[in-house]
Amino acid sequence: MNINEQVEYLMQGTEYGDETLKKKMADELRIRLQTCEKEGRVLRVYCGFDPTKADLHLGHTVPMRKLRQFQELGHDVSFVIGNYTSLIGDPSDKDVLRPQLTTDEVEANARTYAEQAFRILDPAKTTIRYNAEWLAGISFRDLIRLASNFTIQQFLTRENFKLRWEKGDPVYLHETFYSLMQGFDAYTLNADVQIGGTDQLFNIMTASRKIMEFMGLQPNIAIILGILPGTDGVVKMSKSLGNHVPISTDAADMYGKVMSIPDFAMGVYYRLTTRLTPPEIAEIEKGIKSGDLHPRDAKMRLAREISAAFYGEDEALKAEQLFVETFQKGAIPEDIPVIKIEPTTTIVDILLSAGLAKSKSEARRLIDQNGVRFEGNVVQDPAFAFVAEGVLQVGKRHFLRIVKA
RNA sequence: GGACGGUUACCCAAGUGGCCAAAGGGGACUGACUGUAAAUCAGCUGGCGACACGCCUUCGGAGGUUCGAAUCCUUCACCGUCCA
Repeated sequence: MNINEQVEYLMQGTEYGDETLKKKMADELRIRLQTCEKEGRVLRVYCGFDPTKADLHLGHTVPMRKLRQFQELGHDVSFVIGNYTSLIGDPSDKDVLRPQLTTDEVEANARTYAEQAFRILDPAKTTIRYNAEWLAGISFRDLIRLASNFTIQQFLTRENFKLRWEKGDPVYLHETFYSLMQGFDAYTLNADVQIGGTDQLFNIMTASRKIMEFMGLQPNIAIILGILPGTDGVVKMSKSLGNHVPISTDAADMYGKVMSIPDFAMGVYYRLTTRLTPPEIAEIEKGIKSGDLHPRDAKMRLAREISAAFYGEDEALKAEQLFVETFQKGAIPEDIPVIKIEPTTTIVDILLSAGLAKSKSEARRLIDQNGVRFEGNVVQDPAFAFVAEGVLQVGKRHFLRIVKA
């Protein structure tokens, strides 16, 4: 790729909420790439991750994907684990205070984080850093110096603080330190580029750039990525909203979850979670628009791309076959759990012991709602006992093979 | 330190002595429709049961008043706002 193509590729999926700013960053990036080329060095790129939770979803991997793109173009990538910053909890993405974590929690989460990140990043080309390394030793005097670059007003005009301020909710003093610490990260790493989500705009654009300049460095370029919506296609992906695609699952589940996103969300997903380049994505979008490409096929490609990134080509293809068989053809998948039961066991007990229902009441409810099928026929009697072996289906997606004990 | 407000089911939130297993919304789940969806419509969402109106557990914790408490009182815990 030439430099202009690189800029286009690297800026893909970014969201600055302001076209002028986006253009400014793209220009800076172009210039920095040119400078580096002249100097015969590569860009120093980093993204910080706060190990506040252990199980990641697709949304968390968006900045990792971007790091990967930089890696592919030969740049130097640092994966910074915010084991020190997460002791504070970044207030950026919330309108409420984040819980502070203990060192043990952070450490445990950090381990899983790195593990999951290496499904996307090339371990050989990634430097892992922990920001406690340089933040733990910072003195009060340093902190005052850093803090003197900011005004209370700057923080108060930030959307998330502003909202809380207006609602009369507390805004803690220590929450403002977060931005300073992040700026110090960027300074320590002497970063050319820093990646983050839209919630990081202030931390990267204002705090980090200010601090770097103050400390006599060239400010880093901000790559601000858009928010990945959840499987509903609208609201930010989050586990607590139940619209997430977990990373630690299996290819079939991931494939199925991606297929469940609404059509209109495909574009964002392609841009934020796949390795496809801008021209390739444009091609797909053109195809859908003109009717040459069925939206379903475009989504299947998306689901394949994503599950392959985490589980490999083979698993992704298997997941696709399974999906076609089960949902498009309505067949029973081959690889389904088997349960051995006594012939007199009732259906309610089976659902319960197989974990397909959390309680007997729930099992009965499923039966009431015609959600349970045995050998293709809807089961209506909750007292139905099995005299024959066969396949039990619950809802659309859960299957169980029943075998006599 | 003082004044006031809060703590309800997965989440938000109504309920201020019986008709409360607890309104409403969101989410999850099931059914119809479909391209697998989304949107839409319908159902459903504490547990148990001899399963249409029965029993048990739940409204921050513990005690109490009452025939009867999510609702009143005492106390403890936590959270918040304001004044100092």
